[in-house]
Amino acid sequence: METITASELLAALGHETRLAIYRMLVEAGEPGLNASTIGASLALPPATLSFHLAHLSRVGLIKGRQVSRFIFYAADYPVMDQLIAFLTHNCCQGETCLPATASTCAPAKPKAKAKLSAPHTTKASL
Amino acid sequence: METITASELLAALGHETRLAIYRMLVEAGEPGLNASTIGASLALPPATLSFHLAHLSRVGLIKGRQVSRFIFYAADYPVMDQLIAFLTHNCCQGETCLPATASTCAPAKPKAKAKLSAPHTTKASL
DNA sequence: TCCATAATTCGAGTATTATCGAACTATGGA
DNA sequence: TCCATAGTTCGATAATACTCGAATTATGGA
Repeated sequence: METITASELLAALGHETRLAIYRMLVEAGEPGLNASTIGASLALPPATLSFHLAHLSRVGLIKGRQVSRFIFYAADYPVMDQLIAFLTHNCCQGETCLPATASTCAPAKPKAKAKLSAPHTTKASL
Repeated sequence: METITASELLAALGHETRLAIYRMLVEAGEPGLNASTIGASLALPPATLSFHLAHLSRVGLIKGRQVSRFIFYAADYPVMDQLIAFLTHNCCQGETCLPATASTCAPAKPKAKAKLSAPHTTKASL
């Protein structure tokens, strides 16, 4: 039944490449992106890409669906939602600081072209 | 100058033990806890504890201050705040879903005894 | 049927992390 | 001064994780 722990989710995102993949998928929204599109965009060898996609899938952060020869991966927003809820929990003596609502607005269908926002910098100096 | 990346923060929390330490400190609030209190609570050998505390410190998630013989570690809330802002960013075509306000309520001085809320389960099945 | 493409799996090599006993460095009290 | 305590650092070992070429498994089009 594979219960996933918070630290497993964090560890999955705690890798430059996987975080970049995840963020691409979050931006891509519901339709997602197929593997080689991601691979081309991040310049990853297929085997390496597959390894990371499998990791993200295993912990449930992304889901893949096959469409003919392609596999489209998309972020599973509620999982991130729960993770954020977990992180914000207990910081105020057990009361949640932030409403956990990421999933309600997440799939956000790309209405227009939408200026392609910030690049996938996972290196932002924060 | 050491710029810390989001994936480094996530990786730091992506370890069962470090996440448990961090959550203890988040709950402990501003005064923090000294090393051996944490070590006793999590049954960690001193060397192992030091290793993880150093890791969390290096990425800025916690800060230590020496008080006589003791070193009190405390969570640095704004860093988590920024991390959460980063995670919630871009999920709605560049607009932030959640207000990044964790730090405003974070240090939350333990008013009364406060029922000691949930244990440090980082294994919550999410 | 045959070939090209999409993607995964295998396997081997490399690199990074984690663990923890033992030695070491303060600091404070007797 | 001497000892106990709080913590860190060192160093060696063990365990995981990452990378990626090559082989493998679909799938669809010619």
